[in-house]
Amino acid sequence: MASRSKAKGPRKPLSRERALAAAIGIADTEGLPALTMRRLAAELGVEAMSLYHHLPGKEGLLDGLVETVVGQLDSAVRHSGSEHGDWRTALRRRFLAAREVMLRHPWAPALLTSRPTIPAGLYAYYDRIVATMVDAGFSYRLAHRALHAFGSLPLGFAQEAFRPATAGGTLDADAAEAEFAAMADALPHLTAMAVAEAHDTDDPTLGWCDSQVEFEFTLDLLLDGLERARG
Amino acid sequence: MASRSKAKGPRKPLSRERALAAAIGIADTEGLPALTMRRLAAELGVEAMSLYHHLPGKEGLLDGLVETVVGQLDSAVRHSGSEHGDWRTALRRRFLAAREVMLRHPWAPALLTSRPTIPAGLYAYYDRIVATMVDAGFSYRLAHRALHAFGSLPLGFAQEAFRPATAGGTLDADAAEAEFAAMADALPHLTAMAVAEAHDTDDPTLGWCDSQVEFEFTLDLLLDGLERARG
DNA sequence: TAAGGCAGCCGTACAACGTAAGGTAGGGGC
DNA sequence: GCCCCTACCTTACGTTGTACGGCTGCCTTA
Repeated sequence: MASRSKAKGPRKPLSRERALAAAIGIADTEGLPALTMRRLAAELGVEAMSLYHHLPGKEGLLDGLVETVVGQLDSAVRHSGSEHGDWRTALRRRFLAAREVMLRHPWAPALLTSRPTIPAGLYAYYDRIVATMVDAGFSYRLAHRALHAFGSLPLGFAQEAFRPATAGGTLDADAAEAEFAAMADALPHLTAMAVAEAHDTDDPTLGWCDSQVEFEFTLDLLLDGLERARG
Repeated sequence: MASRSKAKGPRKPLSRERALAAAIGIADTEGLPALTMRRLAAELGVEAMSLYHHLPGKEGLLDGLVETVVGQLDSAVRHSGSEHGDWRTALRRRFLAAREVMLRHPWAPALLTSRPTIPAGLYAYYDRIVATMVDAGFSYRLAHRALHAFGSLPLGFAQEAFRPATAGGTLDADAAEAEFAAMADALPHLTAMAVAEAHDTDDPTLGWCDSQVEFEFTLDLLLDGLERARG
């Protein structure tokens, strides 16, 4: 089964980097819950306990994942040209670049928000955000509040309070219609909104309907408001 | 230990309600991770498997918790006078009322955001939010985007990307000062901001520094922006 | 070359978790 | 009387993270 577990060739030595790369692969393809120590070890053709020579345990593994995505976030931001232009376009580019990292790793938002401590690398990231605003004339107080107002936007995702409603899989047309009728009755405005909005089904999505346009709408709403507050 | 596990008096029968109440008690006092089936059973003077006659399993228990806080949220909102006034004050009262529920149950935000499906009771809640906006002249499109922009504010909490940095407990003054100096060096703007802001240590907090003033700042920023977008 | 040490990996085992399956006691209906 | 249903318990299984100890092969050093 494990393609190489008995091969005589010198097996590539395990390492923290190899372990983290494999872990990200598992999380990307099978989801975060599938990432167990045994599963990861199997992926590497190794026993679970061997991982502990390169990682300080499961928590340390998750810390490593966070560290990795923060690294990707940093490099994405660096290549986004967010040095040039006024503060609004700088932040906008930054956050949109971050978003692309999160689209690559759908598990990252949940992991980031559930971590008990702030990944060290993020301090520098936020420091540069504050720098951008202060250089543009923001007071520290306003910059602070802006950070709170942004929420998770600097990390490239908008919080989705909830996942889709779509009760399990293959829902035949009749049932769907009946369900919709019941919903229209009890929740007139939500159904009207759903009808009016009816997303294209295949826009790049990160969660329920956190599509690009909604992400940018929220972002611009906040940037506009802050611009006004700055004056 | 279990105060009443062998008492001869007729023990109060178990019930879903009693189980949920005890579960909330455990989560409030010991945190969500402490809420295990065995722990909950012990709290009720009962064996773990007995819970399964009243609850459909752990997931069902968590669903019950969510349902309960949504109920509290509904009643808090009902008593908030959010029927009167213009749409802004209506929504404002609503969200601030919701916030008080979340302050009572610090585990609720994390639980809500990690649930795989939308609690049924929330649909009605969001329907009324949309109704408030549509009645005030919002298009469904704008109302939809407003819902996204609000994020978790309707549920009474602002997303905190991360928990405090404060590395473990008793940090003596020298170490703190040294750490601060290093931080000031590497993160000039963040430290300047921290100095400028220096929260009162004991304002009612829900997370890192999601204090009342920041919650309301974000809320008003969004409401102002939407007011402008509505025109 | 021989001795020693050590890094890397494995096997076993344990505690805690959720929960399936089956057992038991007591009370209400026929 | 019998029956059976409800509430509760006992036991046990599979999965998780991980502590502990043993094996093995390379590296250093004499």
